[in-house]
Amino acid sequence: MVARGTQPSRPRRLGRPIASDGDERRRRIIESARRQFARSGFAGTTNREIAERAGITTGAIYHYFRSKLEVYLAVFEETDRLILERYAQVTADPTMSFDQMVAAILEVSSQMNREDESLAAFITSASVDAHRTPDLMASYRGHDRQMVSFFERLVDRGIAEGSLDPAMRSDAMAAIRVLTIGLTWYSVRVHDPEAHRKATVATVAALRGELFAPGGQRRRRKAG
Amino acid sequence: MVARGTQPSRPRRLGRPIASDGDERRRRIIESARRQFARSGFAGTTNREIAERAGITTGAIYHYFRSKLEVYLAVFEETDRLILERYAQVTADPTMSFDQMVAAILEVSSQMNREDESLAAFITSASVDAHRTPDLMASYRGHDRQMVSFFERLVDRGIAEGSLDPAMRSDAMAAIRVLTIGLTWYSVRVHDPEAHRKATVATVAALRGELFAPGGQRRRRKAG
Amino acid sequence: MVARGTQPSRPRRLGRPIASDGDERRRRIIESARRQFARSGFAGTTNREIAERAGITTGAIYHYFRSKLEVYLAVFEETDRLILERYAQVTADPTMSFDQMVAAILEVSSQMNREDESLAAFITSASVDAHRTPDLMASYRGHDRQMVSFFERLVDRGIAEGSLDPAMRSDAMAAIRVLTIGLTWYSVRVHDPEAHRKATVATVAALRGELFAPGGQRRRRKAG
Amino acid sequence: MVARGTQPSRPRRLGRPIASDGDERRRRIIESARRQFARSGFAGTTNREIAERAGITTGAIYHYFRSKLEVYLAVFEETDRLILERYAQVTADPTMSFDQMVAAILEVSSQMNREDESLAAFITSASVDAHRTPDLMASYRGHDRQMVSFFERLVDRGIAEGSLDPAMRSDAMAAIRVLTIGLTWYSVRVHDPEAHRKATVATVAALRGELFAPGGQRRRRKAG
DNA sequence: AATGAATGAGACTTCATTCAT
DNA sequence: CATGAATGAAGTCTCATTCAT
Repeated sequence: MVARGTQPSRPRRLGRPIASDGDERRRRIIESARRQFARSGFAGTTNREIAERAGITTGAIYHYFRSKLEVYLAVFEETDRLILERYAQVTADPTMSFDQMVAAILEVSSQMNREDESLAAFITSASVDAHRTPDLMASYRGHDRQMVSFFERLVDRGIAEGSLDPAMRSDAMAAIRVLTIGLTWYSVRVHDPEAHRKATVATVAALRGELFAPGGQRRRRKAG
Repeated sequence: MVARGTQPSRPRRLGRPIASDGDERRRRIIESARRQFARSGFAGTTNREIAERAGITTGAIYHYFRSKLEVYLAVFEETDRLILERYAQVTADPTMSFDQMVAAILEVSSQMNREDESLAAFITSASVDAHRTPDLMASYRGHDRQMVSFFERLVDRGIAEGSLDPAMRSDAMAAIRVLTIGLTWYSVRVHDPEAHRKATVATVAALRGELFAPGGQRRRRKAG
Repeated sequence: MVARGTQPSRPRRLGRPIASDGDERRRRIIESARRQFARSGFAGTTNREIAERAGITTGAIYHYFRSKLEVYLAVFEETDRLILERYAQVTADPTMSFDQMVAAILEVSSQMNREDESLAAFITSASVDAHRTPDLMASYRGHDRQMVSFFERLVDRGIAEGSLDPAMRSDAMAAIRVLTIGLTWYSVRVHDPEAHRKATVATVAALRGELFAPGGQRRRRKAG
Repeated sequence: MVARGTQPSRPRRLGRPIASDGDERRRRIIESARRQFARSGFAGTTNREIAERAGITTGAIYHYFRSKLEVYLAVFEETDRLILERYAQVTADPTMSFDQMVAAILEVSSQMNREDESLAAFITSASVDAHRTPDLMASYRGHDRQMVSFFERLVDRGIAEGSLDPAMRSDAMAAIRVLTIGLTWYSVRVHDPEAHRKATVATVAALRGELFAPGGQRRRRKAG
């Protein structure tokens, strides 16, 4: 016997809720699931956790998705889309230099992380879960392939404009991947936007030879 | 079933036996568990899987460990110890320069990965599981702290010998962590020792400003 | 979608309309349900399956029936009525002999099965479900009682006309029930109208002693 | 806090029970499952019901079988074997006539039914479930095929000894199947061994033409 | 020391039913 | 009238853990 109508916390009764929008609910589930998957992984996340965060019962999830796996895939798809859209946006200007683009990407990554920390956390989480749960691998590979091809275009742009040595193409690719992976993980682990930003800046500086170049002599970009 | 490391036929040497049967079993469980935890995570690994790989039954695990959690912690402890010992070994020589030390660490990381790929895989896996299973966090923090303090000593050594700008200390720390995390993950994912080695070289070069420094002109270390 | 029995273009006849829209829906649900119950049983049939076959949603079922159980009972009632009506029809002629009646019943059973195989399938299915789901038992017993009393009248007619030995009344009843049950099941299982017809003929022949009494020479009971 | 040691009804504690024999338990599960499957069908039987009857918990079932389906298949296999063994036994004597064999089979069927009514009930139940649950079909077909081939050998024996007209082989097969199916179902439904026995006798008499051929005067096939 | 039978909690999933729209 | 969102109970199955042997 639950009091009804007054307590806003848990008064839901049987049947259709008073104001319910299918799309809205679906989105709520995805968002709730992303948080939980990011934190606890695929196996570690229970339907109850997802449902509770979304304000429904476990059964209702199955009204929108056929299985927990499908929820995960939906989260993946959306997260993937969100990130790549953002990357595409900030590199859309054709007059940008390679350097500017790299900086823009790192900047927007950092910014997205501040806006919604579950994005980066989910991606890193997914990279682990994909290796643990075969059914997730295909989705992950798709995401990975898109990321790689995005960076390929970026590097090729750098080569075209003379910023990169064509002989170093594969080296540049590897380095970029290592550093983006590293930065993403760093951001997830330290869990502190400011630290992430500083690490980003430091990494960019290092890439410019301003950090580890030996001999005590520091390089300056466009040094006068 | 199979004795490893020492010939079983050879008569026991004096002193404490190298490994009592119990110790041997325990180690087998830990090794089996590391592989499985690395692949499937803490929640995703079952006691049966661990037991089967170790050639025993689930009940026997409880003779050596009080719970699955304790198995995990034991794995962590040992893996942590193994890695840090190795790092300490290759940087023990007091005449090494900062550059040489960094190179030695990356080299030995790569080497360990070739010897037993479950080491890096477990560490990356653990960094996720720690955030997923609160009971694991303490152990993970301990490992992390040791790593950080190891790198601090390294950076301070670089500052002392003039290879690093003291003002850049925290930046350098951040960059090194980003780099090592990125490389570890890269190695686990690409799963190919040669690619890992190339990526290591490329990343080091990038951090020296030899890859992405703008203006088309490449810097050389010790340029004449 | 498809009007049945009467042309929809024909103007309404006087009196009660043949089928209001509601009635039509109700009948559609019953028909859909009979197919599904026949195939999957009471427990194995879901409301969604019934609804989908009937071209509506699950909620709509509850406008016509109070529960899944009531749908089942309605199906039962209708099926029962259909079969008994048909039996009554073909045995209505008072000049038929007992032998002719038995033949007519077997023939019309076979024919109904060809027209709508879900009828026999439902009846056999129901005989199982009744024993599985107590709430269905009452309905089933009703149907069974009607069948028994129909056969009783039939046998009594046979006795009256001298075709059956009065001392064998209960034996004849039992044999008839065994054979009708057997034939119905056989028809459902072999799922082939021609085979069913042949089995019917063979069974009738057997009952006449034409099959298992060898050598053309008939055995006599208490042959003296 | 359950009292232990004294109440024999439900005192089971965690861990291995005091006296436990794997084979025994397995057999108990199968027997319990047969009863329940016979009564409630595959879908209608819950693991809890099986477990409770067998005196264990649901989880323990999975120590012996991988799934509910496998329990069902094991039950089927055993039941099938039991029945066919019994049929083979009572028809093993090479000097028996066809008539004697048929009588022996019907007699032993009736007898088995008295010994354990779940046997016939399970078989009839299975014939329905096989059509409802595709995974059960293969097993059922196997059983059916064995039954058919058993009856084929029987009929061929009847032909060889001149008791059956070779031209009527398929008719005789059909009639025998109809008869056995009918008797089995009748026995399950009336649930009364004596009634079953009487029905058996009556049906056999009917097949000999002793029931429905009126006037004591037998019809002749191709009567001159 | 080790086995393997067993428990019990909890996971995912299905489904009859209810109800606002 | 009908839809479809939602609940809640129940079902199958898994698994860490316990314990007699």
